Amino acid sequence: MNHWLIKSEPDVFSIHDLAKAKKKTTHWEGVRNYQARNFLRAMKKGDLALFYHSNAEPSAVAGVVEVVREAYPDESAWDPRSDYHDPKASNENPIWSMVDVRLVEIFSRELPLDELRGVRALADMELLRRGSRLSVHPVTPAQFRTIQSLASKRRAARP
DNA sequence: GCCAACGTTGGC
DNA sequence: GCCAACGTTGGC
Repeated sequence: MNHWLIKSEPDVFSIHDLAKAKKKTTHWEGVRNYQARNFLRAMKKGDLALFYHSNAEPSAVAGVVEVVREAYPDESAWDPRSDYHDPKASNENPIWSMVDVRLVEIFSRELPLDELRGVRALADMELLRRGSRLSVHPVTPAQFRTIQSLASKRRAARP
């Protein structure tokens, strides 16, 4: 099983919106970057992903979701009314993909970026790389476990 | 709102 | 294929 991190701006779609969705499941539509799309296509049913709130106060990892449907065409790409419309995409040539994800867990406390930056075990995380913008990317099993255990603990005192 | 760091586009 | 101009992401 692989582990991932997916970003969403909570003003657009938050983990709480996901909790309110039918079957706590949503189409992860709107990815319009080839590298991120290729990671979506590599996702397998049962993979787990961290749900990250970007452009938020504060930006933070908010919980965990599970891939429940593997990549299929993102039809918002050829819908002219969609915010994610791409004139180059069509039914015959979808270009963009999406997966379905279902809520697994909302962390009892969010893990803000500045806290994650202080964790040695996460030093190599793509999310923490300077200038990182990739909205879908893999995380290692060790990084995933570290995040989960941080979320279940109180914030450690600063040394 | 600013701006650094990218990714994309298009002229050549 | 190069690269300048432009657009976007996302932290701050």
